[in-house]
Amino acid sequence: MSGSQNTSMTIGSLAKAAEITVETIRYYQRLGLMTEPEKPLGGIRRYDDDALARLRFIRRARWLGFSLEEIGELLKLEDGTHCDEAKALGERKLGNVREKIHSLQRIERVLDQLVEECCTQKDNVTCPLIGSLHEGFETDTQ
Amino acid sequence: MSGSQNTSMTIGSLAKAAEITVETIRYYQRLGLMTEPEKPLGGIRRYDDDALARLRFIRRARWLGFSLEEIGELLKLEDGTHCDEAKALGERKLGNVREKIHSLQRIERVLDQLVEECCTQKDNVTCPLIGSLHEGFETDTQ
DNA sequence: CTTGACTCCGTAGTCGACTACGGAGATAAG
DNA sequence: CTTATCTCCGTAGTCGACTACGGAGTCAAG
Repeated sequence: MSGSQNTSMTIGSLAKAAEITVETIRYYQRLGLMTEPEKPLGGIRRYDDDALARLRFIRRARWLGFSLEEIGELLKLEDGTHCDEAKALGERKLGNVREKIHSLQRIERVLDQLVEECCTQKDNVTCPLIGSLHEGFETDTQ
Repeated sequence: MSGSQNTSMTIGSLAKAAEITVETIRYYQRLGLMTEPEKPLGGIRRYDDDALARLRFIRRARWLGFSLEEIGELLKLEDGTHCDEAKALGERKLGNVREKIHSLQRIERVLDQLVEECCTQKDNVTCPLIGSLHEGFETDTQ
């Protein structure tokens, strides 16, 4: 058992910790990305660090351009459902992630070069930024 | 001179080439991400390969989680406006891009490991996917 | 035991990024 | 010359992801 049910929080402090709003958490719950913990009979729900970690993951993944639906798939992986299915999904996502990394690395190289050469411009009028991304890319819509 | 004004296209074929719709191109034009070429007096506008490259760049950057506004900034860089200002912007964006790369690499490592170990699970119930992204991240809202 | 801050829950509104629609003009094929 | 297929341009609608609101219940401090 490696669970961490410590530091019980209300939804308000959870939101503060994750730097999002209460409403957003509820929204994720409605979508099934977060589970609502049991309510102690006419009381107030309590959240643990796992919930916080999950929220942070969601935010970061969103920032990286994953949709909530895709994030749901990633999280399903985490939650260890059916194994072979998870594995296939994981492989697809992995390809997806690697593609993103490569694209970003291409942008990085060019951006770096651009900053480097910036005021040293000789006569190359067109910067290579756009040119850096000519390959087609995955869609992974599902 | 390194311009490439070849293969003149209508907006329709441009859209097809970029695998988006005509409406989307017009939308980008409205936002100033693409310039509308001159209309030859009651005629039809024509687009070149640069426009296509620009569109592909926009799509890929969107896929990587950049907003259209951010992409506009990236493109301003490309278009070589005021140099020192562009340099500062470039540096900010570069930091941004590197952050994304690192986040993705963390996801990559964990996803890879996950796929690897998948059906070989011993007793580690919680996968490390979420745990892999505990650091805070940049917002770069501007 | 009151008061103020918070939770709960449902519904409605906003914002960014498209996507659809429609009527008038252009152009290309037959 | 007709007809089908665009283009042009403006306005309106949709969708994903939040964000706001409001009234009733809960809890903790004083």
